Amino acid sequence: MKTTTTHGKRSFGPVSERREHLVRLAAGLFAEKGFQATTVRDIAREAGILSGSLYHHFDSKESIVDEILSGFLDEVMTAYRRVVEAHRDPRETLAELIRAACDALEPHRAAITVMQNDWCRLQAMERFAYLTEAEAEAEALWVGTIREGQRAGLFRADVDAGLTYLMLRDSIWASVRRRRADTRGLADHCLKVMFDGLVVP
Amino acid sequence: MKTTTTHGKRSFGPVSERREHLVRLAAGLFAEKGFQATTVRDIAREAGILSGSLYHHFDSKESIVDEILSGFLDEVMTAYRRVVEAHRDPRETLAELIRAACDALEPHRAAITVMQNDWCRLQAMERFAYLTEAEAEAEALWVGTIREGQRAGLFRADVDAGLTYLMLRDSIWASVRRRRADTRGLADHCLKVMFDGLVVP
Amino acid sequence: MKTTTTHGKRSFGPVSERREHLVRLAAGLFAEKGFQATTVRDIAREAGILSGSLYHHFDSKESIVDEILSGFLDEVMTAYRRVVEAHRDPRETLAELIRAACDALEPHRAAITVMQNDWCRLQAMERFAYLTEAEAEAEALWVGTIREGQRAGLFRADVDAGLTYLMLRDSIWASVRRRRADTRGLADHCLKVMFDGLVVP
Amino acid sequence: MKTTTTHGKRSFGPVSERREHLVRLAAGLFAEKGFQATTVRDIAREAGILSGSLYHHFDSKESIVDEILSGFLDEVMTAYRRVVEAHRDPRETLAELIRAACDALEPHRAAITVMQNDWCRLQAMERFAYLTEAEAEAEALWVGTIREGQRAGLFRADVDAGLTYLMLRDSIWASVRRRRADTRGLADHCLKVMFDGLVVP
DNA sequence: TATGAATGAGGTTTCATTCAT
DNA sequence: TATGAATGAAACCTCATTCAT
Repeated sequence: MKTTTTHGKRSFGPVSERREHLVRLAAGLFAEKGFQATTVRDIAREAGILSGSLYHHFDSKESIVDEILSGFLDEVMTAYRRVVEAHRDPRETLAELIRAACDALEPHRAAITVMQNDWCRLQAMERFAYLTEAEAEAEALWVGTIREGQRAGLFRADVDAGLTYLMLRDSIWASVRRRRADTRGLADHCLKVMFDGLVVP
Repeated sequence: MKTTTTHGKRSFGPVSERREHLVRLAAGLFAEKGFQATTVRDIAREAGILSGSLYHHFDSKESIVDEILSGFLDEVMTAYRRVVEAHRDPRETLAELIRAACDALEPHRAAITVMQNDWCRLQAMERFAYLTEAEAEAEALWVGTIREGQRAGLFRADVDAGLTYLMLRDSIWASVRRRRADTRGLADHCLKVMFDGLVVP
Repeated sequence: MKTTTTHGKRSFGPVSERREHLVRLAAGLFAEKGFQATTVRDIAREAGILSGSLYHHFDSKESIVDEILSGFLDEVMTAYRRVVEAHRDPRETLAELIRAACDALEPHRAAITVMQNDWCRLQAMERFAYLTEAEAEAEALWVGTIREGQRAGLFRADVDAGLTYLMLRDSIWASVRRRRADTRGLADHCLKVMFDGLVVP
Repeated sequence: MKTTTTHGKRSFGPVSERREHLVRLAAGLFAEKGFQATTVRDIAREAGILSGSLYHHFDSKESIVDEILSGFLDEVMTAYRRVVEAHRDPRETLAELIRAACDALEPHRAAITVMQNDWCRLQAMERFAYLTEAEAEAEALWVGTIREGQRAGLFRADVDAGLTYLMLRDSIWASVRRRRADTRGLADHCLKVMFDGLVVP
């Protein structure tokens, strides 16, 4: 996942506008109904063409979702890396990671939906090996930040860094299923509760 | 959700042991691969019979998942109600709610998986109206508890009770996708972080 | 190809009568129009069912042709082996090989048609590796017999044994495309011409 | 088949070099994979253009194969006629026919492949009526030669002339499927075996 | 000439379900 | 209860062909 910038553009040559438009339409449907429940015909109908015509642009339904997923991972991983490489204090870094995750929510509803619903199936496919790689790197970045904060005496040492990462990621990502998406409010809420706790000291 | 005890058992009269065994097999597959990705043939094969034979026990694939979902909701809602009705102090009540949610994780992986993946589709079906009802009641119980704690000055007043409920529920439920299921550890972790925060005071 | 007896029966358990009937219907169509030009719908229509229903018996169109091909090869290779193992004089052995090939013509029109038309494609598929194996063994048996005859001074030493095998096999197999199939007459003709030549001495 | 010279060139006016180049590319693919298995896209890709662009040169895939087939038949039938019209003794004439057939092998792999695989389908199409005509004339020329030889006492009278023609033609044509194409060696072999027999007198 | 987008018919396959035995 | 055969709708995909640019 060093240079993921080209993921998903493998299948066909240059990225045409038409193609990107179709990907966006498909993403809308995937976000709404899920990957499996969205048929190729659904996508085509949304675009006002016939299902067979989609295959002028993509070689399979999979390659559409591939494009969506890799686009998401490219973006979010780049954001994570940039945050961590800024070398601020761990508190601020974790806060920025949370904000980056929340910022990715709206533009990448489809990708996040698919990753939650179809993780098992995708993970088993060679084509989507990059999902596992990206997940590993993301975990490393988040957990690394948390551990650093613990070593610096900023974060409590008696909490499991891995579980904390999962808790944060899951509660952020799960919100993709909800319509009312005040992502900034979500980030603030996460920070408030996770950092200082619910209980009045 | 007063009398959900009979949900999903409508289809056929007496609850045979064979039937329950089949439901458990189906649940295993749903938990592993999801509802849509599990075919009726998969379930039958797991039971060592042919797919047609399943229809002596259930009138549809839906009625199997209905049984699984209603079983889960009966149990978890009963637990929630019992916790709240005990009228302890809100801190302890919320802690018990979290523990109840975590305790439901292992025995109801299938139901929770399905509720996360297929919520939209199910919600739109009259047959599964009870899902929405249960969800509303659950939210009421959790949010009520949190608000009570805020009024009592135990919980910080500047956090959104609804978001907090979702954050807790989602991070607990999302863990159903993971194999390593130390549910007790998960509950403890939630409590530690959510109550007292990650940051060293 | 030692124990090819079970080729093609892999896909589904016991060989049902219905299944064999369907294979025979498919074989008729393959012999008439070729494998590619015969659609699954064609086969189903011939059987008076719908195309999807075929998949109760076979897991793919390929597995039907697999059954046809392996049935043919099992039979013809067994025949070839038996002929060679009888250790008669090479003249008589070669004559019997020719007769065995001609005898296989009528009952295995489909298999021979497919092997001629689709050899390249099939050969490239792992599943049909046994085709190449069988062909190699067949060649070994025929060429071995011819060479033995040459060493014994019965056959002219100045003819290429490999080419002779191919010439015989091809002219016999090609006749599968013709309707008027006097296979015994064909065998006799081959023997007459190939053994003693066309020219009056 | 008097004036087959213009077959297949009907569709578009002047025979451009580009067009002939495309036919040759298509022929290469047909020879390799067969007519049906070669898609219009395959041909276009080989030519470095898009499939739609092919239709500026040909009005259909059929018209490409038409051109290939008629080119082959024009050439081979002309050769056969010339050989027969030379009025040499039947032995020499038959030998020359065999040589002519073998000489056509390499330059016309595609046509011969198609004629073997798709004979039935093509024969049923009005457009390809000339195939049947050519075949009838070819048979007449070969069988006539053989019969003349029999009447002259040069060829054995007890062999079926028709079957002999088919045997020769099939064993020659079938070799088109093989890569190692020593066509001169093939002709010599045919002559040696067919004329004088395999058996040492 | 060539492109790029689309068509439309038809291909193989999947799958929940039905039903006579 | 279970089987085995079938249904029928719908899934993904292919491909020769058309046509405006």
